[in-house]
Amino acid sequence: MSPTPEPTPARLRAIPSRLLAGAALAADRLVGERLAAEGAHKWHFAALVALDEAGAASQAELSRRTGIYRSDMVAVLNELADTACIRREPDPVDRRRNVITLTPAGRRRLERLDTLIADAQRELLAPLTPDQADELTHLLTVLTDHHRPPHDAR
Amino acid sequence: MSPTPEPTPARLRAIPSRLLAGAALAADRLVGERLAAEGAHKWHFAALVALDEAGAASQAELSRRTGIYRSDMVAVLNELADTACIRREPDPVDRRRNVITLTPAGRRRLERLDTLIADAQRELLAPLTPDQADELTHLLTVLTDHHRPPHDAR
DNA sequence: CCCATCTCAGTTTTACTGACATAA
DNA sequence: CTTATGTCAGTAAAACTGAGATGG
Repeated sequence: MSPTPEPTPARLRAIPSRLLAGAALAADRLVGERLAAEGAHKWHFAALVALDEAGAASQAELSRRTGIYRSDMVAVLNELADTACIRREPDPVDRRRNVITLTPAGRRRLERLDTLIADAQRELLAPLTPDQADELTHLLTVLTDHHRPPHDAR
Repeated sequence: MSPTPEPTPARLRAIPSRLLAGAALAADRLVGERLAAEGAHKWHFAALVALDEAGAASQAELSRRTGIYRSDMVAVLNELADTACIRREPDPVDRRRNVITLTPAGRRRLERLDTLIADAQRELLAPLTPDQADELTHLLTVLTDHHRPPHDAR
């Protein structure tokens, strides 16, 4: 005799921006849980990848590569330095800058986080066929490339 | 002689959870800007749609329909009541509840917000073909249906 | 003088939690 | 006695802003 709990209206469920918000939330939750199991955050991963992919860089340069604001990058690098994943040394050429270098421990850390991230992506995309997952990735790439973020990364 | 600003590493750009976060951010920004031009929020729209689609309801019922937490619903309904878009009356049948009813002004408001939302969706999906937009919506629906939110809506 | 870098402190927004009074 | 409802207060994380100190 319950008054029939009405489901979410179709008109709301069909709105792409709402779907994106929901999917992004679920995705971030999955990734966050996996990384939290190792005491890591997604920014740690992003910074480590950026260092591994394109080599040592200043903090501002890392901000631009990862999309992390350079004001937030400070804390991320503090934590990575505390666990000896990176070294942070003054740049002799431009003394405003720090040169951030990936350490061997950082590279091992990255490998570990890489598998955690990959696991999370697999779980996220589990309800899709491989073709669908590829298509989704492609469509999202087109969207995000078109609507580029403000991305001062100040 | 700028040191060639390195782009975001391909390994980061290819990660679905990152793409989802970026696309959701852009989408929310678009929707937010459009609605802000009329002094509205996306929750106002969601609540109005839920009322229009399934009829008058209690606040808790509206929470379940929209995904807005019932603690946050209070403020949303306060604002909608301030602009006479809804009426909020005690339920004679169950005196814990309020019966929320859409007013004619609320219906007009909804019509206006509806076109703003539609505009934002069109702009969001502009870089895609109609077929691609449909496919994206479908894939996102599968994803969000599979990974259902905690959604106590308390 | 202007601009970039690193840092810190702070705001805003969103999702979410806890608790309380009332009533079924 | 347990549960649902409306309400309020408050937390946590993320994105973002402003400004100060140092240096190019």
